[in-house]
Amino acid sequence: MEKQNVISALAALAQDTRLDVFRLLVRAGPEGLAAGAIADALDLPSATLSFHLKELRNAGLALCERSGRSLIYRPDCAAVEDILRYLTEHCCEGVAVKKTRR
Amino acid sequence: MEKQNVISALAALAQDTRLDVFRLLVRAGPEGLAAGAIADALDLPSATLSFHLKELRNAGLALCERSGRSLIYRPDCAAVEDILRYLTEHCCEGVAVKKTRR
DNA sequence: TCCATAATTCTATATTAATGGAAGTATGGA
DNA sequence: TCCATACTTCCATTAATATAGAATTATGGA
Repeated sequence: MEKQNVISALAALAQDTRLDVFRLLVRAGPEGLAAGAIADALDLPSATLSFHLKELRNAGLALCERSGRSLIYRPDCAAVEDILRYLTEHCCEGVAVKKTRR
Repeated sequence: MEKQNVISALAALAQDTRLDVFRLLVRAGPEGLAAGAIADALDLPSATLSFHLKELRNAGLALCERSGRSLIYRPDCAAVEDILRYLTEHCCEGVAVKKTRR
């Protein structure tokens, strides 16, 4: 993954509301969520949510597809994996994080 | 790691110059680098670099310690690992990234 | 065709971040 | 104590982000 793509993705997640939206999408899984359902769940004005969804899309972290009157958003988990890989390889002395050790 | 800490760390890395600085620190390893050496390596005005180093420190990504007239900066790789863990656990359906598969 | 719903885009405003010169602070020598 | 070096903080300026009401676009019925 290119550095600039990683930066966009990091910036997209580095925002309170957007991180909430993305986490909600991840929890919703591959069936996705309509924009309205996200707005309801997080109690956000539609224009504000729309702005953040666009940021997530532009950063390659979310995909959307129309279904009737709704737009269904889904997370792109591959993008997160790309970030993880980049950080592991460039920002962590190549030391991978152990799976579930703490 | 708390959500707000993760957000600060992501925001700190989501900036071109800062990501360069951090990667340089990681490559330098535990012996660290003086601020002046970083400024030279990346050709940055000292005030600009100082601003970015402070951001990295505030985000918990870098530590610094005086040595004579110089301030030696070191990366805090544990912080990166915390980010990786958070993203893996909250933003990726719990699916860890495989070590060096692509 | 007309209306309600679902969402986006437009627009203005407010907040926050980045840049870098100039001034200030610590350190170590002569 | 005076000076040079190594940084940081102060400050002003510019640029980028976030917020949300109002207007607009697309879809699916009645």
